[in-house]
Amino acid sequence: MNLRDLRYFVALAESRHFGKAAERCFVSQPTLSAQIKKLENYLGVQLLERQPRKVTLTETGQKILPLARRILQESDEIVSLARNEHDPLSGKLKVAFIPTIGPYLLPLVARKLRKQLPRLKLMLYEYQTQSLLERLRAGEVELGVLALPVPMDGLEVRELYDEAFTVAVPNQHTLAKKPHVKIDDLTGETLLLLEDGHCLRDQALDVCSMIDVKENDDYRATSLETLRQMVAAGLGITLLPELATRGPFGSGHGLAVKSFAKPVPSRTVGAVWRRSSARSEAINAVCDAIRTTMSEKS
Amino acid sequence: MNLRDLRYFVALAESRHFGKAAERCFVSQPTLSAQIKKLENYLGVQLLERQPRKVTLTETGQKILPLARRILQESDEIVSLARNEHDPLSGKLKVAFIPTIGPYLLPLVARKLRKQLPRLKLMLYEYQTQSLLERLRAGEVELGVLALPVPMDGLEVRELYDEAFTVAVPNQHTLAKKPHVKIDDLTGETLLLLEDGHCLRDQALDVCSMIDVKENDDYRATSLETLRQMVAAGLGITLLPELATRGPFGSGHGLAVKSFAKPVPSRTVGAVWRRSSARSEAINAVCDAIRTTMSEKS
DNA sequence: CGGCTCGATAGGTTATGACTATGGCTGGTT
DNA sequence: AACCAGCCATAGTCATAACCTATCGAGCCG
Repeated sequence: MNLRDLRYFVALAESRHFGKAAERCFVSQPTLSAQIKKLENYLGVQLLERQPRKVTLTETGQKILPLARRILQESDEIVSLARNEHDPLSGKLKVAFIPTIGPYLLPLVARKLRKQLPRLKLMLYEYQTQSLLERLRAGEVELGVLALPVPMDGLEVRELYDEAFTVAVPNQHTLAKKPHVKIDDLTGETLLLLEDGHCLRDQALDVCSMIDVKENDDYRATSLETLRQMVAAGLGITLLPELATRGPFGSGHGLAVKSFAKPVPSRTVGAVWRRSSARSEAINAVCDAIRTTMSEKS
Repeated sequence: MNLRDLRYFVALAESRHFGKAAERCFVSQPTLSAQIKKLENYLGVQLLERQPRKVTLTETGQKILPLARRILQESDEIVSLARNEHDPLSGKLKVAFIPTIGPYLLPLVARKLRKQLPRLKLMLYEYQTQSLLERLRAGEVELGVLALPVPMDGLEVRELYDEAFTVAVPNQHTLAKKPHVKIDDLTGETLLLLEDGHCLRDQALDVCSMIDVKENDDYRATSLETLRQMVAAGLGITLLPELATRGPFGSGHGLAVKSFAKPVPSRTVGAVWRRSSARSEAINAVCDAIRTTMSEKS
C-alpha cells in the first residue's frame, strides 16, 4: 500500500468520478483506474462499485475512507512540520559552557544572540570540560564552549577568542599597588585554586609552572565567586580569566584585580561540536555572534 | 513521501543502526540508506545524525517519529479492517421486499438465513416495486425481492419460486363450499384490490382480464391484511398470494381461502440486484437460502 | 441508430527502488 | 604504527511499478 493510492482513493470517493479524480490527482484516468484496482486487489476487498454513470463506495470503502483521510492528513502534518523545521536558524539548540566561561560570557553575547538569531531557542547548560565533552559526544548537547585545546576525535573545533589571565590579590597586598604584575612577582605567594575538574585550575598551575608558588591545600573553591571571596578574605591570591573581572565582577570589596605585564598569559576559548552534527549552520551562527561580540568588546 | 520510507525511518529510529534496520525491513543496507536520504531530502530536513558507530535522531527526527508511527499503525488498521471485511458472507446487506411478499416470506426463511449466514446482518426494508427498483439503482439497497418480470437494464435477476394465487371469499359465499375454484367462477363478483402501486393489484386484474368482474371503487386497501378484513366483512372477494394464506394467515375469522383449479394462476417471485454490485456472493447465498426453503416447503 | 460519456484494457516508456560491489572513515587490535 | 573490522555512503546495473496515449466496449440519450 502506498500514500499515493490512498490519495487516489480519497479523491475518487470525493468526486465519485474516475476522470475527475484523475484530473485532481494530476494523472491520467487509466493510471488512477489501474492504481485503484491494485489497491482493491491488495486489500482483498472491493472499495467501489462501478455502476454505469455512477461510482459509489461499498460498505468497506465507507469504513476505510475516514482512515485514509486521517493518514493523508497526518502525512501532510509531517511535511509541514518538516517545512517549519526547515529554517536551520530556528528550533532548540543545546549549548554547554564550562563554569568559568558561561556566567561571564553570556551576559556579553545574550543581546546579540537574541537579535541575530531570534528564532533560535538556546538551551544553556554548564558542565566541566570532561563532562561537557562526554555529553557532546552522546548527543546530549549540540555545542560546547570551553578552553582549548581539546581532543579532536570526531569533533569540529573553532577558536572564538583569547582570554587573558589576571591576578586577583587582597586590597592590602603589595602587588595591589603595582601597575602591572609579572609572573615572577608571584613567587612565594599562596595560590588559591578551583577544585579538581575545572580546567582553569590546570591553566593557572600551568602559568605558574616556572615559578615557586604554594597551593593552599586546605581550601579548594567550587566556583570563581567563592574563589574571589577567599582572596578578598586574605587567604591567598589567584588567577582569574579576564571576563570574570569585567563589569560587576571587577575590583572592590577588598579585592584588587591586576593585569599581567607582557607577555600576558592567556587561554584560548573555543567552540566544539560533533563533526556529524545536523545543526552546523546554527552552530556557526552562534560562533559568529560570539566572535564578533568579543572582537568588538575587547 | 511513501509509507515504505516511513517504515524504514521508524525501523532505523528503533534500531539506531542502518544494517539492522535494513535487515528488519528485508532490504539491503544501501537501499535503506538511499531511501532515508531521499526522505530527508524530500522533507528538507535532516532526520538522523550519522555519528561514527552511533546513529541518533535529530530534534526534527524526534518530532516526526511519533507521527510516522501513528501513520503506520493506521495503515495497518486499514489492512486489518479490509481483511476482516474480506469474508463476503459477513457485514451488512440491505434487502428490500415488496409488501405482499416480505411479511409472509420472511418468517419462513428467517431461521435458515440465520443458520446458514450467521455473520451476515440483514437490513430489511419494504417498498413497492417502483420505489424498490429506484432505491436499488441508487445503491440504497443491495438486493430486492419482488414479482417478476422487471425491467432488466443494469440489473441481474434470478427467479426464486412460483407463488400460486388463491381466492379469498367470505365464509357464507357460495364459492366457499366448492373444493376448487375456476377463474370463470369469479364472473360477476365484486373484486377488492390493493391501492395503486402494488403489483399484486395489477396481477389480480391480469388474472381476471378474460372474465367480467367489477372492482369495488369505493375501497382500495393499503395492505393485504386490510384487504383480508374487507373480504371477511363481505365487501367482496379478492385474490391472495399463496404465502399470505399459510399458517396464521389462513382461513377463519369469517374468511375462506380457496385454491384454484388447474391451470393455477401464479406469479413468479425473483431477486434483483445491480449487475455491478460488490456483494454478489452474499446475494447469491441469500437467494439460495430462499430457493431451497421454498422448494422444501411447497 | 449514431454519437457521447465513462471506465477498462493494451502497449510502450520512464522512473523508482532494489541489488551487488566497493569505497572511505573510524576505532580497536596486534 | 600498521592492520583489520564495522559501518555508512557511493556507483553501476536491473526489474518492476507507475505512467502515458490510444483504443475498446458498455450504457445512455437524442
